[in-house]
Amino acid sequence: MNGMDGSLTVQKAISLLHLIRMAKLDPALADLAVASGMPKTVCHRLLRTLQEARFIERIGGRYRIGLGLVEVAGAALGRNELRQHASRRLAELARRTGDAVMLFAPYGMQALCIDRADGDFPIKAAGVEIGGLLPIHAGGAPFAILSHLPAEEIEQLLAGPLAVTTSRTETDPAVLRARMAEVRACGFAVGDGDAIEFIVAVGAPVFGAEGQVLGAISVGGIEQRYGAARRQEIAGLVVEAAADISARCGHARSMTPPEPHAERRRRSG
Amino acid sequence: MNGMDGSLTVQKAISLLHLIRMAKLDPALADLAVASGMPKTVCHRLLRTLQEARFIERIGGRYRIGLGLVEVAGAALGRNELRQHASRRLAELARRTGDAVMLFAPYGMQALCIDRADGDFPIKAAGVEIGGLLPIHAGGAPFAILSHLPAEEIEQLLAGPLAVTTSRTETDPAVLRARMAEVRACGFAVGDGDAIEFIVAVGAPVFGAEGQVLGAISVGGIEQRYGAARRQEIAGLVVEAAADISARCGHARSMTPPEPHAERRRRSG
DNA sequence: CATTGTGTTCCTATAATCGGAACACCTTTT
DNA sequence: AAAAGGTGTTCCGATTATAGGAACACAATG
Repeated sequence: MNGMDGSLTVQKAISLLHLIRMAKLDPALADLAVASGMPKTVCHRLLRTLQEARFIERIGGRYRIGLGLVEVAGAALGRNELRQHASRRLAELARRTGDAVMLFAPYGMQALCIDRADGDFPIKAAGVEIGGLLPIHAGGAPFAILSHLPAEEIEQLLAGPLAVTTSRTETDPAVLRARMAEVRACGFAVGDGDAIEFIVAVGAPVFGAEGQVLGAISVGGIEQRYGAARRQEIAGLVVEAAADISARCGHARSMTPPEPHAERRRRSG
Repeated sequence: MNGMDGSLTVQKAISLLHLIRMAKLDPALADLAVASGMPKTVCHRLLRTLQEARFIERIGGRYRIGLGLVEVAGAALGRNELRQHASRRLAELARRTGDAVMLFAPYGMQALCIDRADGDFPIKAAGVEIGGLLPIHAGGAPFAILSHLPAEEIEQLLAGPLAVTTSRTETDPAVLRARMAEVRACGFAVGDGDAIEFIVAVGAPVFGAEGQVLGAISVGGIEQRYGAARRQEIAGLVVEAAADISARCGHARSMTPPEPHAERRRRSG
């Protein structure tokens, strides 16, 4: 009598992890029982198991995400090709621009931050760290990703309800489509306070061997620092760095002549 | 008839995650079934649930750790006080030294890397990234942590079997105790190829408000670059940065006069 | 010293899990 | 073209872990 497939118990445990992750204040057992709709005792058993695995920690009766998850998730980060190839360029961009440099991967209707490097400038966008999420239709890097997804996927995403995170978040599909065309034309996307309030970011896409978009990098900071001239300057740096990372990821740039053996271009079916 | 407490199903799911994490090559269903000792169908159901949550991904019939875990684990990283306060100093150290700077937290008989910043120098210690583990008795930062744990904990750790990761890993408790005394005296620890082959690292501990060790930072690179003079120079930088981070974490340094209201020093029981 | 908040244990009916067997699908080999 | 070996997947009755109310333990608080 288990309609869907999959382990219900594990699903419950995972939903607890997400509840803990999203809670603003570390929740207690009772909070989680209410939030999840499960009885206290069921929560308790699941939490204990998660705690034994260090996936959560208990501090003074409050639960929080534990380092055990960092240990496991590290494997996802460490083996991520995009992140490996981007690492050096991120640090370099941070040094040259002084601002926050981020690396995002597509993640459904959101973009997931998988790396970040900070420059010297003391005021930073807080909140979006490794593991942080932005709507895929807002912010420089996420929008750069969205703009280069397959047309079909784009339409699927635009069809769903679009999240709003600041007063400037655009959600009109028509406007977004027009902007995407611009982004594809010029090679970078500018997020102007539409993802994080008062933060401007310039993002550029990174492509893989098959020409698919693997993710995007962005450089961003407080809007006061991002006049037209600086946006242009930063865009140049970001686009160049992104192209370099793409190349390392196996992407044959448009300027590169196509391979002589056209037959070999197809990949394992 | 469930001897221990806790959810067995969730335990199984977690053990699968660890198996996937530790596998050198992305395993397939059959590999996991064998490795975990569970029947194929049970593995399959658990894996499917984990996949739905994006905790794992499937690429061509092989399983690997997925970005969903990064999303959740990000909460552990983002809210980690130590990491927040260290971030800036790590980048700065990387810039000044050119080498790899890491931040470790105590993690049982190991130390867990929770942040890393890379300098300019092109040759790096690979392998230890965010989420990476080193034995707590080897390597600059881990040993700095170990040296400042409560005496009782130290003895517990020394009693257990001590991992060996390179030809220079020291496992004699007596020798380790002597080295720890040195480390406590001089304020830093030098790991000389004892954690990662051919890599030297200088680590210094970070303390919290109650004087407990929260973790350690280290600067390290290939041994050719770490002659006596440079070790000394790096040690100075590392110790200073660690002290600064400690201060930000609420640690009252020994030179700081004790608070006038001695009664307030006790914390929530 | 009652009250309200934590987490924890106990216990049996219930419902999810287990897991062998059979199937579907794709390569590679014969 | 057929066989062999590799994936993952579905099916379904027996087994067994889970569910979850009630009661308890232990703080902190009023």
